[in-house]
Amino acid sequence: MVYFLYLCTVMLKKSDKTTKFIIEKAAPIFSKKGYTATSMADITQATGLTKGAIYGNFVNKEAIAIAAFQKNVNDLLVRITKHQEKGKTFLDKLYLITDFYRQYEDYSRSLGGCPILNIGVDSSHQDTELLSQVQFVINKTQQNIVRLIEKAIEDGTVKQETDPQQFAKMMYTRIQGAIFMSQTMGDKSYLIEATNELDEVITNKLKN
Amino acid sequence: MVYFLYLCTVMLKKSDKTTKFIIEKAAPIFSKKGYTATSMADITQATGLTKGAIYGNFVNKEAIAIAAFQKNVNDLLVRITKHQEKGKTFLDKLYLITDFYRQYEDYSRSLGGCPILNIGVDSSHQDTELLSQVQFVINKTQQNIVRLIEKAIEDGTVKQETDPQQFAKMMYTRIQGAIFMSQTMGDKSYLIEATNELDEVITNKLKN
DNA sequence: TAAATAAAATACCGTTTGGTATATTTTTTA
DNA sequence: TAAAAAATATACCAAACGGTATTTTATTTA
Repeated sequence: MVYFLYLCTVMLKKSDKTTKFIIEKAAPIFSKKGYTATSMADITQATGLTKGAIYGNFVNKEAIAIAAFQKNVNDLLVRITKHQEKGKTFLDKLYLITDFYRQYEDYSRSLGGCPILNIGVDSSHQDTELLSQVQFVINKTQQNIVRLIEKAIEDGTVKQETDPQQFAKMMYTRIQGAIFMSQTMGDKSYLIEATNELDEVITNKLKN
Repeated sequence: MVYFLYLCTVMLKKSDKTTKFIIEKAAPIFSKKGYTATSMADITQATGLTKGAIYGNFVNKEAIAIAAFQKNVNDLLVRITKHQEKGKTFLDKLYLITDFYRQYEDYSRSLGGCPILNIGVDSSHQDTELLSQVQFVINKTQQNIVRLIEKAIEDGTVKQETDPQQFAKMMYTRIQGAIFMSQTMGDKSYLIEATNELDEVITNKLKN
């Protein structure tokens, strides 16, 4: 009975913990090296577990890669959402999105680089399950920006003639460009300058 | 003597032709799949040659990857340069850069995707020779934009208060972002809209 | 055309790959 | 605590990996 309660509060069976542990260790490796370049030996080494343990928790390598990507993306979305909660108005929340990416270089390092960028490029020529996952997340993130702008138009803080779809597309494209440049050049300034420029655009073009 | 002349005009020994042939066939594969995920079997299959022939022309796999990247990048730079030659003024040439990338999605497909983006992301966590090559090309391309703006300031077609370095950085970052989005989403509109927006920025913020 | 040379094909090397069947250990249930 | 069940470790598989030594085939020179 006590043990039952323990299970309930922690919400995890023993094997679920191992599964979670494997995902956490594998996620940055897949993100860094890409799917094919990541070997099962990389994962056994990183976890300290054997193949037996890993294949007892996942049917194959692809299943680990998908779970790892979803974990990375989920962490990312939770973090962006929480960061936005600091703002009161919809316009505040919009500024907080650019603010989140201002320090993204440091955060994404812990994920093994930006998962959207890395897995996106890695899978863009392979038509796997991973590619559709990346595309889904991109669309979702963009749509969040769209809704934010739409509501800011409604309450009058953003100009009515704004095209929310077009602006969101532009904003997300610029952010991903800066992420690529920062990561590849090893130079945070790309992200810092891009987010500063986006703030200016919001202030000068969007704001009422 | 006749044969000597033949060699002189074509400028290629027999083996050089094979080398070039291997590079041409291997380049899009490396760009698509990344370095590790590309196997020697992929290359023998694509060329119809055997390992013996390939290792007779290259010391190892990495040498092929580097040659392939340089070939892709060289083609790219030649093409951008030629496209710019259509313009008379420096400002014209600046517009022609964005114009080049307007149709870049179609062209880059023949390279196996954008080599800067693909090899950049693929090598950004590995510190190989390839990474420094990517960084060099990025810097060079950006510096070309800088020089163009500087000269346009000199002849009075661009505003004097412009920061050429900052503008070039912004321009290249936005273009690479659009390339990533177009490639990953399989949607040209990201590149088309981004280049249109950049043209507007040049016209409204840069132009005198 | 015969000998010399260069290029490409063949056959093989040890290692690593993703994955599995089985044995062993740990954990849970009764 | 003993039996049942679940989780992990071990040992192994065929296939694919990058790379090489050697043989065969083209090409060039004399």
